[in-house]
Amino acid sequence: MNMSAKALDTRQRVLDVAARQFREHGYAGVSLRDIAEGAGVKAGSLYYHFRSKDEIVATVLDIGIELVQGAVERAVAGVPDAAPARDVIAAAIRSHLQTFLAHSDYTTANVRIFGQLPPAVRAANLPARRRYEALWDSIVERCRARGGVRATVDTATFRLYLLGAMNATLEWFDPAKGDIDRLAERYAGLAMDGLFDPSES
Amino acid sequence: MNMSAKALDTRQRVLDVAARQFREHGYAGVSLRDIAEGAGVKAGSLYYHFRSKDEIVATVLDIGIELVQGAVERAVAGVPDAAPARDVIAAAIRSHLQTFLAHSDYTTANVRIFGQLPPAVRAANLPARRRYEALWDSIVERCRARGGVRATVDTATFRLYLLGAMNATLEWFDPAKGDIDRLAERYAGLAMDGLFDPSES
DNA sequence: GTCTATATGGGGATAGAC
DNA sequence: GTCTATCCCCATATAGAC
Repeated sequence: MNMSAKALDTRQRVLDVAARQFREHGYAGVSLRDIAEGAGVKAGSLYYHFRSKDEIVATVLDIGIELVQGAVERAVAGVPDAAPARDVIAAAIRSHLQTFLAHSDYTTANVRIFGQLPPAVRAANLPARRRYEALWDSIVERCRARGGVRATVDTATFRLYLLGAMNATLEWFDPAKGDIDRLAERYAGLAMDGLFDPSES
Repeated sequence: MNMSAKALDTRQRVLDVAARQFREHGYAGVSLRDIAEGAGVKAGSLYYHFRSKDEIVATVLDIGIELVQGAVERAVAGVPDAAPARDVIAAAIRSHLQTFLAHSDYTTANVRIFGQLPPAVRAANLPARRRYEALWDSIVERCRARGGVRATVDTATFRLYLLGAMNATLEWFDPAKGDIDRLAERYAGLAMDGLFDPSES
């Protein structure tokens, strides 16, 4: 990889601008001319760094999912083996929300525009999605092994339910105004214990 | 309203096709020529029924949210006053999921593409969104008044959490393959009681 | 109500200079 | 590495015939 610092800088700027614009206007709503202008280059120059518009969005998708995957993996690995199951799920939720919202331009691509992309782009990113789903399934199963998980809860259903709730935060939560740790605490409480107090209802 | 049956038929076909295509390709990814072809007319003819592409997508947004609003309102109104709070929230969840997934082309516009639309279109649909949020807040408060809701649960946070989880089902749930009542039962269980068994952890 | 024809502007991608 | 220039195609919207 003999890329110069200049090329890396431009490439990163292009990706940052593309991620933000895809989030705001959708994939088809952003032109390569728009991205180039935001990155301070001309449209033709993009083809030195990427082969096509599809390759740009595919890279954005990959970055978003890999950032969150790595953070959540490290977070759950850091929970002591002797800790209760509640600590595992709480750490995973906090880590997902923190990383997901810290890089929301990139992660939004996975949530909001994935379903609108050309089939070839979606197919290229499926393995990364499957890995992240498998990570969450392993987290839930780890909790189940430690005891306390309700027997009627299906692992895949819970994973889809919780990730749906967490990923929707990008539509309304503003990290500049709200406290992510407080958000994570509340979401963990709802995920683990639900709306009702078991002793009263 | 002296619209002929012919005009109404075409208008409805245009909206159905537009909703489906917006879902699949995003707002900017669908041309009026695409919509016209799907509806069996020529592009110029769309302007007899709608003033612009923006007016088409605004109509799709409104239809989606009004369908769900009406269904959930009727569902919670049908729960007896003497019934426990659990029955209220379960009825609301079942009704939201049933209607939301039954008209998923229309409701997807509200979830997936709202954030990518021109500001004027978003602004026009904000009142309907606020009404639906208020409906859910009133449902949660109604449960709280009947007792059993955990004191630490914030109404707006729970509403955002639950609607996020439910609305994400359109990304994976296929009504042709899955049982919506079973899905609603599982989601209601997770929303009301969470992942853990309170007696064991 | 729907058509054809057209005005006007923007799209992804490529070639080759520097 | 980045530029300019360009190929070829498609976009929304309008005007006026039928």
